[in-house]
Amino acid sequence: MTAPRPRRTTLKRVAERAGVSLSTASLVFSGKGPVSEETAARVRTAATALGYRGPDPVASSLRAGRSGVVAVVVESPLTLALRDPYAVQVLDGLADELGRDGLGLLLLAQDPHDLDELGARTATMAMDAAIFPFCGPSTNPLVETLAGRGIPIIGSGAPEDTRVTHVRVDEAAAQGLAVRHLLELGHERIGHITLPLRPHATTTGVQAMEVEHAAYPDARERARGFLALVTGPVVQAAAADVTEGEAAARLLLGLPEDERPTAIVAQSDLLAAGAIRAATSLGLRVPEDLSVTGFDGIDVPWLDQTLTTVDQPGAEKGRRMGAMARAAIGGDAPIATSYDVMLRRGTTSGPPKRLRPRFPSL
Amino acid sequence: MTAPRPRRTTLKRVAERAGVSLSTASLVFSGKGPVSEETAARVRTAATALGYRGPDPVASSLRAGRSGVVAVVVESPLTLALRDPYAVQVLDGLADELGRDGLGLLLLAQDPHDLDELGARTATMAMDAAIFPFCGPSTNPLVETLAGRGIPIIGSGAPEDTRVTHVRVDEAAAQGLAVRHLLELGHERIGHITLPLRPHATTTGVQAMEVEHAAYPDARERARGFLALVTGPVVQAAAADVTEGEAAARLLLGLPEDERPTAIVAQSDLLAAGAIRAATSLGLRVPEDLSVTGFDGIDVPWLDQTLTTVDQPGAEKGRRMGAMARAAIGGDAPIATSYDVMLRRGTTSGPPKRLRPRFPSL
DNA sequence: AAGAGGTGTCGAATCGTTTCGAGTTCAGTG
DNA sequence: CACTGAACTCGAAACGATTCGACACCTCTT
Repeated sequence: MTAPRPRRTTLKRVAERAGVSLSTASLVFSGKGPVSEETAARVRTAATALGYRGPDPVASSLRAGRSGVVAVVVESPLTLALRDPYAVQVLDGLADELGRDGLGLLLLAQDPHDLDELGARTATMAMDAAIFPFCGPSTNPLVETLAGRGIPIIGSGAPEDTRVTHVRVDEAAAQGLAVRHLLELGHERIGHITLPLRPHATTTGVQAMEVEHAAYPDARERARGFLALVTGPVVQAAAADVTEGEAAARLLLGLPEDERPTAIVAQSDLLAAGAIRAATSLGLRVPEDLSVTGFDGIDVPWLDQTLTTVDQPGAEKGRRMGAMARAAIGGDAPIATSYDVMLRRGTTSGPPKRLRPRFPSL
Repeated sequence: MTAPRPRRTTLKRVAERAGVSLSTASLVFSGKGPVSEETAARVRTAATALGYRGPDPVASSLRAGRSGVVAVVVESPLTLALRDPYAVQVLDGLADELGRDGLGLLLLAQDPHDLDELGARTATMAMDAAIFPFCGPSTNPLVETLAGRGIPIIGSGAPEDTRVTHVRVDEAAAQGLAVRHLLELGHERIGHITLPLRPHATTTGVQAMEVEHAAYPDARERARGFLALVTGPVVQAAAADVTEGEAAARLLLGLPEDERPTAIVAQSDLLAAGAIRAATSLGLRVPEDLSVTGFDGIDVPWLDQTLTTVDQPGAEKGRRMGAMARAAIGGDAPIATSYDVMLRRGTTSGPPKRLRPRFPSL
């Protein structure tokens, strides 16, 4: 496209100057093979004299057949995806694990409005493996491109494709933990706030049907886990943030009093935090008037409560995917694994207050 | 290190199968040079038959002398740096701008405890340019490594090095905007909460001396801007988050009543949000009892107020740095630019309430 | 003194493209 | 009919490294 940069000093020039062969010079820098200390010193002197900074990574990669880069695909604008501290945790674990092996993390943000744009770029970008670490849509055209290039693909549930090796959590069962906890506390009317079920979602009530046809498998599975245990109103949030969580909760809390849930199960901590805000602004106390559970186990420092939540260690999940990518690059056939999560009780859940007891006392 | 992947189908094989020369086949895929439609079709058929997915990016890069990758250095763990929505905004703008040109974004997280570890990796990683988009320390050993390899470096204030081309904001003047605004409202006792001035900072009061010797230039400049206009207590926050902002504000608000500031100028919106929390929990109303200003102009959806803040469009800044990297790769000598920011008034600043008027009325 | 074994060095092949300059073909012109 | 271009195709030379096998030399054994 543009003017190539002035050619760097090459190993060949260094070798010439040191009066040794190219292969010997290479041996000095790679540290493999035997080289006499004297020769090595001569080569190093020549290198510094010429300003040679070590072998060109691209040439090494070509020869080695590996680029040392792992692509991490974020299926939405970064401002959206990384607004959630949980996503950042995963990314952090990923970066750490990949870095440990000298692998680079190529961040690819996919514009949901123009999925193919990234496809074109992906086709011409060097990478040894690709990871879809976040809750994305169940199908993604990128998988085709990547798999076609023979690049191993790691995911965490999405995309749902046989060519993707997953680090999976049983999302339905995990969400069930929260529901069961509330049932045990005695709640009978429980509402549910889901993550977006599809691109361009709006904050609105949804039916079981729509859950089944959701484009995002994580949201779908969690909602299934909820619906498997209780029949209750389900509201979809337009995004995984506080604002939409608050809006969604308002819909649930706006129901007639005898239908209004005494507990809300949210699919993410940020949504739960929004629900608590909604409750507070409606004059409801948490957990006395409303119990709220989250999902992820992030730190919400501005919340005066500790969320009851399904704790999912994000950094660990990221590390796990990083390790799988590493293994896949090493030539091992990657193996799907799964993952256990736990309910962590906080201060936002408690027994329901029966305003009008069903069986009035004397 | 590990077993090389099975060699992919090469252009040569495709050319052979199509019965054309290697160079012609290359022309078909690159779209340059004239190729008859018939030949092109034959090549494409051969390609699909062999499962050829286009030229190997690494080989292309070697030939072109450019890797198409721009490194973005984050000088702290991602969980820390990306906790701030402002950083995410910058990253988003950066990703967008780089993507526009088909450039990849290589995310490098630098462990502050082991600066050199990343140095070693950086030396062997293919990249055409490097960006330090965040408020980092004023010196960084990475600059030496990168500059030595002839890689153009873009920054936003830090590291302070002649080899780094900056997109600069006059931080001192920008912070001054907030201070002046409060002075105009009539405040006389104004406190300041700074971002960390050095690695491993603790939340504690600091003297002007320590400001001058700060390791982080952004924090230093803003504090200078503050101190140039008023003499007031300065507290350093250990991190740019709500919790530390709250702790820092507590220190300021714990001063004896006649020294206690009637306004707090925070160096970031998250810190300001923390300060508001501190005020609220101490029974102070904002802005009646305490005015608070932030810095960045992020969205804080859980705050019931709109922050008065120094608005710094993050995405735009990111885009700007991306464009500079692009230009530098194109061979243009990058030019440092600077940047104007504006004060945005919100609901968190107002005139001070004089508890004990200095000149009591009759 | 011949053979074995270890060190150190080197030439050449290879990784998979892109591109330059040269060559071929063929239609159109004078 | 010879001549000029344009349209197409091709061979060969990069790009900058790594690595394999061969070779030379030296030091021990027996």
